[in-house]
Amino acid sequence: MTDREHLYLRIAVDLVVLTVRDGELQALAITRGNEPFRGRPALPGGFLRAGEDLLDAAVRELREETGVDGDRLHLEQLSVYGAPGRDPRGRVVSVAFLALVPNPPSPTAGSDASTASWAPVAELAGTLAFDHDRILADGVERARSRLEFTTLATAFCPAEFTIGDLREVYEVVWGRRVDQRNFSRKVLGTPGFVEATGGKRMPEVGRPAALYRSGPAAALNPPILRSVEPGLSGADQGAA
Amino acid sequence: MTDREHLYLRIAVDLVVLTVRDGELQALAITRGNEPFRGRPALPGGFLRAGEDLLDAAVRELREETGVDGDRLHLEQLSVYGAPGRDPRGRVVSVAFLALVPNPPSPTAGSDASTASWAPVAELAGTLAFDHDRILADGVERARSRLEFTTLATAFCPAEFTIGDLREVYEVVWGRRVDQRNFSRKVLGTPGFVEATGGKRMPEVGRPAALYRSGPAAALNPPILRSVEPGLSGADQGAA
DNA sequence: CCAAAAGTGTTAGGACTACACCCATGT
DNA sequence: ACATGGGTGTAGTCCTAACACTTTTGG
Repeated sequence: MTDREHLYLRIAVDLVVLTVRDGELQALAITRGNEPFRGRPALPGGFLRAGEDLLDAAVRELREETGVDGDRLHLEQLSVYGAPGRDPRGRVVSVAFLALVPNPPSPTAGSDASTASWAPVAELAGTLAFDHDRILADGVERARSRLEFTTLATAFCPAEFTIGDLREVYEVVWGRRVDQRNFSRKVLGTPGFVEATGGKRMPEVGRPAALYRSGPAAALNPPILRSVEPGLSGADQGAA
Repeated sequence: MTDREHLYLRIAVDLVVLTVRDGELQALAITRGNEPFRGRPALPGGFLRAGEDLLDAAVRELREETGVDGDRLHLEQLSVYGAPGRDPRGRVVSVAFLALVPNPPSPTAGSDASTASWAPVAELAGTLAFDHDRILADGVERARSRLEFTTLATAFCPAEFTIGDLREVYEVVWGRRVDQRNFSRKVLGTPGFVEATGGKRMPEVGRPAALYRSGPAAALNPPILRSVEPGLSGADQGAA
């Protein structure tokens, strides 16, 4: 308990930034320009600065390294990773954050020195530097769980979206088919999940879809459970 | 991004140690012997040491400061607290852990220099040093949530327990009445939640209760939801 | 009129709530 | 026998999965 036993170290803030693009769950990754793990993909992140709160550091890194910014963004603490050997440069404890952002937030826009780019989570898995594979997996699992119990799926959508857009988020994040008809009822029947804007979106062909914006409700009770694991049937042709 | 911007700081590990005693949810607290907050209650904890993993540090602190030890113990990471001004002595980032331990694990036994003692959560709330009120509240909420979705209620019980013991855990942690009859069915009908030991416990008067031990199942599907907020009715006299 | 996507109706089944009721044991 | 707590049966209700079907638009 004497002071010399105390360890001084650096805190890293690492980001799992998820979005739905091209029908896939994608994450932001940088390519490391320095050793260790030079040339390998890694999660965007950086070190905590003096006088800076953890969440502020996450917001700063998000803007600096990825150009993602603004209000339509969900950012939450994920977990802490502090195994002694996780960073070859020395003792670094990493606080991971999970960010959920709308579809085309800015593929790599904003910052120029940045090498951050979107890649499908399925491709990144197993390739990341440090213990970032584990962090990414934890972030994806957290996102999947959030969709069950909260209205956070709207964080993946732009300011105005259709029920179909929202359903696509569920299908992509969960990797499961979601019944369109039951989903409509569930979402529209949950007070405060979404609010109609009154507008409509005209598809190339087909009935126009009503537009909605995110509502004030945060928790989802009852939840939308993803229930059974595989579930890839979903064949159902309407008029016989 | 130059090295001098990097902040070196200390990591504290703080513990929310919960148990069910005397029909109340209680937590371990120490009385601070030094400034700041001298004489005030606080969560047990200490600083991370060189070469030590976060979980190992939590286990060590738990043993050193509280005498709690051994296998019948659940320990999980809770959250990180790193606001710049949270510790008057300087920048300290705290990683909080949640521990759930059986009823009389050792009120303050094991260590002698320790001042850790059990106190009802309701009494501690609002009195703790630093930002520990917040940490305690987060830990309690996590525990309540764990009881809904996992079999962790058994972590509050000794190696052998009755369904009634387990139900008491739910009632105390949630602060809600739980129907004894439906609870039995739910627990016994969930494969792997508990396993019968074959033994029985004889109460002073009344039918003996079968003894169980914790089973292999971890997740609870479907969950046991605490549903509505207040819910303090529960009047129900058996034979009319 | 046809294709395509949005949205509504309906039904069977699972799970929970709320209770009545039976069971096992010491006094 | 009786009090006391353990455990089972059962009906109503809510929610959901599954799927038929209607609506709304552009070609």
